[in-house]
Amino acid sequence: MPHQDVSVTVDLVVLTVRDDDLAVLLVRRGIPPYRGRLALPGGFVHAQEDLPAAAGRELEEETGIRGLGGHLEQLATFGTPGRDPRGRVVTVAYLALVPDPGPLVAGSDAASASWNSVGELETGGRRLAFDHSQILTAGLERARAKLEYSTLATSFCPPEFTINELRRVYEAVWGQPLDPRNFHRKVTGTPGFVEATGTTTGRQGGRPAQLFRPGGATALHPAMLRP
Amino acid sequence: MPHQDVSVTVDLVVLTVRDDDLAVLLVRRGIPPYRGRLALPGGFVHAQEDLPAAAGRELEEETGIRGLGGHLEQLATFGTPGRDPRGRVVTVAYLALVPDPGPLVAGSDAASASWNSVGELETGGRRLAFDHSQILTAGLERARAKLEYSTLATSFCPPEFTINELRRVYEAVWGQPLDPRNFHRKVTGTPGFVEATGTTTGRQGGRPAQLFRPGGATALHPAMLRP
DNA sequence: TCAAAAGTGTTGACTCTACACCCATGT
DNA sequence: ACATGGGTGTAGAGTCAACACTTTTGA
Repeated sequence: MPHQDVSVTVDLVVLTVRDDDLAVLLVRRGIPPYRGRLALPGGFVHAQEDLPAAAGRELEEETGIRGLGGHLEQLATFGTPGRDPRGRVVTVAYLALVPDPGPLVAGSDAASASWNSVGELETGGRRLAFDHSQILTAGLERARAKLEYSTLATSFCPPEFTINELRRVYEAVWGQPLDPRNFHRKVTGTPGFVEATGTTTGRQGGRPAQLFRPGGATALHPAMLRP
Repeated sequence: MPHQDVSVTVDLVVLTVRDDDLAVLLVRRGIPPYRGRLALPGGFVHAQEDLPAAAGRELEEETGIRGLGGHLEQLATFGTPGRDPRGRVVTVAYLALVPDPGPLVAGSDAASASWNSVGELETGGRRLAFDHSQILTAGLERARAKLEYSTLATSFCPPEFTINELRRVYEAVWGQPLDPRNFHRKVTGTPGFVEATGTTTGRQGGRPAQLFRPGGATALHPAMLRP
């Protein structure tokens, strides 16, 4: 047979919005190769484990969160020979969009995991370990595109949220301001995007905002247009 | 290490439009498992071979065509344990959109390759070998979605084509008729979608149509809307 | 002259943008 | 009262669907 066995890993692009800023979860490598460099979290797929299960397991190990309004989807597969100096390693990258989980659990693997501003990474031109910069770029592109034609932005929000919080998600991911008035009309006018809870939040010195849950719809027709 | 070595293959969803009908390239399996069943073409990734290179090689082996206006992109990766009864096999599926290449070369691997109407497969509920029905469904979804917001429909056409041929591509992929007048305006009015060659074709008993080449644009803004 | 296919004009419905404006609460 | 943020009304530009209409060829 003209082939050889290879190792298969999953790598995760975990995105969240913290303080109106898009952030990605990165780990600092403690062992060679690329020792001391930042990398995407990930690991080997177990013997009898499905790919989505492996991605979910890694996500839980790194962040402690488990499906609480978050979203996980396959991104792309990278297998260029030489991408890992230790041998032929094919990695299936997954994209996760999660609400801000607060302080990260100081678990075994997650000891070195931290949130990093995507804006700073992109302007600073910082190189990640392996081909992880390329994977991160693919994840950001996918996330930015999907907010246009899906309701996935709610995956970044806690179970209940205001329209303003949802708008700040869009602004953080796209790096562009949106008109609050038109955004409100677009979201509330799209059937199934969000669902009113009936309660309000009287936080700061302003009119209390209605609280919403994610609705049943997943696609957005017509799309939310980028400015 | 909590992992095992696995085999990696590429499988191809090769689509074309023949006689105003969307068709997919399938091979009839000559050996077990699934002997005699229809399957997607594909094969093992070679030792020092990149994934896109493996997909391109398989495409050439099966169809004889080589990048002549066609398009090849990664689709998704499937690795559920047990999807191949011979062992743990992870497959990276690729999607190819190609012009009708005429009769298939009677090459070694391609001896049993043939074009199959997608419409008949979908209505007939015919099951392919392995999880290839699922992969085919993913490829069709991707192709149908991409025609909306990209200029990829030209990948189905020969180097020079008329607006009518391009419209028939859309109609075959979507399975829906489109208004010829509005389609013409949309295509010729989008900068970079198509580029006039200056020549015309005087085939049948009608006014000769202008011939076009693909233009430089890849994205479509605003999108071509499905009826 | 007629059929067939290519291409243009026009109208009403819808959507988006931009911004003026009103509503509800804390201090 | 007034600042602060939540939410609604409205006019102009652009796009799309639908269809009447003109143009250019072969038989």
